[in-house]
Amino acid sequence: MKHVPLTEDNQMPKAFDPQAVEAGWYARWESDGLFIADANSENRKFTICLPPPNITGELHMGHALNHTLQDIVARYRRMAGYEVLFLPGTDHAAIATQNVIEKQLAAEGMTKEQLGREAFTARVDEWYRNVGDTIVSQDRVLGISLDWTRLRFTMDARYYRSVMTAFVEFYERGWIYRAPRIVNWCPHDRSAISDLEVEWQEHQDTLYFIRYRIEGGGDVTIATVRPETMLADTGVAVNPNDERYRSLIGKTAVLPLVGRKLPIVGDDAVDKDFGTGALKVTPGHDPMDYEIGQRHGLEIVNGMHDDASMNVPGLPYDGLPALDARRRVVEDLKAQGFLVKEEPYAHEVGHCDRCHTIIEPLISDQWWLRMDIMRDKALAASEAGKVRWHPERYERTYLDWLRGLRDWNIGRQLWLGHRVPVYYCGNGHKIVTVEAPEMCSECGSTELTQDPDVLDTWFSSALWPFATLGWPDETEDLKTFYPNDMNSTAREIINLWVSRMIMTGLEFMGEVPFSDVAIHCVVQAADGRRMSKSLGTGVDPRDLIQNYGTDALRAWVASVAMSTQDVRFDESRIEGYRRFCNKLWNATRLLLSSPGIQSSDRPGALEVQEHLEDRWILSRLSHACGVVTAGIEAFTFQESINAAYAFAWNEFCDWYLEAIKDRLRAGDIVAQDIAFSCLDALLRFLHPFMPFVTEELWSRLPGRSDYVMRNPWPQPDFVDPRAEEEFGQAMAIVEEVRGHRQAAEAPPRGGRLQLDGSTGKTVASLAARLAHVDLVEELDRGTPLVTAVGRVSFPAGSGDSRREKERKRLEEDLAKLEAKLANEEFQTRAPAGVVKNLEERAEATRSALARLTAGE
RNA sequence: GGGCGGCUAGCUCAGUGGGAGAGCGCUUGCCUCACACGCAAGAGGUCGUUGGUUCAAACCCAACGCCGCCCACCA
Repeated sequence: MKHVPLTEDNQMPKAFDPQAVEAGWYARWESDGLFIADANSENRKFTICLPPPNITGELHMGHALNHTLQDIVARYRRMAGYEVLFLPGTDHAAIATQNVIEKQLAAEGMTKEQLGREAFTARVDEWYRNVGDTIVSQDRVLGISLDWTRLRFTMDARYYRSVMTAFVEFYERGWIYRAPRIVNWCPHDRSAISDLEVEWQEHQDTLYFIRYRIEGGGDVTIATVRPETMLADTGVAVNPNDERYRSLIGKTAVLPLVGRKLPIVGDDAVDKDFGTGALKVTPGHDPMDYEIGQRHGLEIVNGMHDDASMNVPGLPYDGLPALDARRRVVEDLKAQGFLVKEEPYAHEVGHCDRCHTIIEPLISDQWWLRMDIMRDKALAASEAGKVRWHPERYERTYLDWLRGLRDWNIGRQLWLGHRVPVYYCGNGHKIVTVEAPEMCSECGSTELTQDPDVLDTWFSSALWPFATLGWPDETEDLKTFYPNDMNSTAREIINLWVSRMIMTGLEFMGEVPFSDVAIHCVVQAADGRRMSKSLGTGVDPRDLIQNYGTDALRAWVASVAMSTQDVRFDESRIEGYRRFCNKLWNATRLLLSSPGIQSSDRPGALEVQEHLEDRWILSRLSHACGVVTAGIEAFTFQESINAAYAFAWNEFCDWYLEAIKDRLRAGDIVAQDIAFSCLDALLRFLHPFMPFVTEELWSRLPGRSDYVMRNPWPQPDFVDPRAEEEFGQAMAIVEEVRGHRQAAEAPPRGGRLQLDGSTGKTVASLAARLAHVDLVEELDRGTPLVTAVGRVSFPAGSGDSRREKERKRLEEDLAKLEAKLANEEFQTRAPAGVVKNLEERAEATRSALARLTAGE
């Protein structure tokens, strides 16, 4: 395939323009099928299933970060010879989407109840079609190399069937059951939500102390922040070890305002030191009370409707919203002399993480999934080292949660989501099947109604690593690409999502769904606040791409994503990476402008390494490439991008290209080829981080066809410690001469440098050339050097203001070194290598000082 | 209440036992035929506090102080 750079002429513009460079590449990669995975490939496989964003969402910084990380790994693996499947998809986001549709309906003066469930579902489907893949399409702008032929949606027919299958399989194992329990009830969504979907916020409330009379004389005072729930009290509990109350156990209290008789029970769960030490027991509205009630056989009263209004027929509070009822109850208690006192009280109150409504714990019949067996398998898998976490410490977060895991409330009382596949016939039979049944399997009745509940969104997400590949069918994809290799997420969904994928993967596929989990950091606003749309603190990645280019954004992401702490957004660092793109652009431009370059890429030229700088840069290239590779493999992307940046800018551009400029102009084939070889490798190992600019520049190199992303990962292995040592000497001398030149206010070029035999001829002449001075045999007057034995002088300029300062620095260094060397314990206990190193440094400092002084 | 992470240059962050680093910002000099989105030379830090371990601590340990996150059925 003949490859043509995007801009046809080879006259490269002087400055890098991200918009122009990024414009066409993605479409070409995609249309040439570069991201399509071949299940029949002979290569080793590498799979990532992109965490599905909510279909209603907009691309934000978190996506940019997470998707970029995965793309870095995917592109790297492709170049390293793997058959990579990087699968995209979206999540139906039940509660979020339902809220959106309900708002639309409200704007039209309608409710979903008026519309009816079927019409509502149709409306949702239409919405999904309209929103379609806009969210994931934005990944194209980010350059994410996803296999779009395998795009999945959690509400697709195929995926739906996977979810139903999972439910039925769990059901048939006897792990799914229906039972009344206290659940987190969202009165706005009128649905239960799981513990993990509850958001806790501190509230300043009031703690009310209320006196309950005891039959046969006396009374007991309890404390509560939710006095309205007392209307559903069915008992009073005290700690059996509490001297104050022990004698009350077995007696009966009388509920104020209601008159209900409340057995007084003893239970260890009661904290003697909280409030009064006596607890009102409301099994219908508090998880702990529910358990106490179960232990003592207390009655359960449900005192609330599903919209959080009171359900207390016959009482004046019936139908009131909870907070209104609270006020009335408190007033009445006060009026009747039952309210002992009120205290300000700060505590955590649960809110729905989707709509932020205050959660009401209440008793409800729900679908539950038994977790103990899956939990134990997951724990065993971790013990066997099947899943590696990056950074490692998150494994503990996960394991701690897992160990305390309880059954999962998988039912939701929404209209949107995967419908529970349970059908009831008119004769009281229950049918649980993947496909909707025609008739009752037991009595043949065709009057069937489906259970109204839908499943928790995370139930379907839990199946992502294999349901996307076709499970339960044994598809080619499933056989080839399961297990996945990597999962990358923010830490906030480790328990919601990652843990559940691991459990279902082990259960249904018999293997953990991925071997590595990368947990990336969170980008905060520049002032340290959370980035959020509602706070107005969000930064739109698309604006950054507009201003600095995708490559700059991605390089920055790589430099911060795996940071141990959350990072504050810092635009100047992104700008820095745009300048880096520009640097690469211009380095390429320099090489392409050297004479005779179009016939370059002659095999063999690389074998000639007579020049010190050539050997040096090739050695440094091998080093840099090794660091970049190791960084990606270890999920420490910052090490990769830092090494690539430093090599490209500080070594290749600042030193090597400067050193070979004359040779380039003279058409030196060796210099050209070594420079091209370095640039070629550099563009390749930068490609996963900065795909657009590297593809563009690489396409302009002579003799390069096809795409850089389809070329092999570079593995240079030229290591030459002696060249690195010698070139290092030259660098030190050049920097010192430049320093003297500036201090002497001498012109930028000219002057004479004399070096004695201790500096090799190659090093001496290279240093002189780069420092723009003439190398001479003899030099009587001039500034003595510190980095080598020799002197430098300049044609014009005033004295040497640096000397005193330099002397002071050297003297201080020497004093420190000598003090340490004089320490006997150091001499005897420190490793020999450390002592030797210090001795050498001391000697070098002494001779530098001597040279400085001798010159006076 | 339990756990985790952070505190390093003016700002944002790397570094994790033996010579304090980067980007941006700042100072000075340069439009040197790749790049002023640049080149060169600099200034700037008792590495949160206090103890301990060690010949040696930014780095290991302990306590404390702030900042942030996760988990938790004390009304």
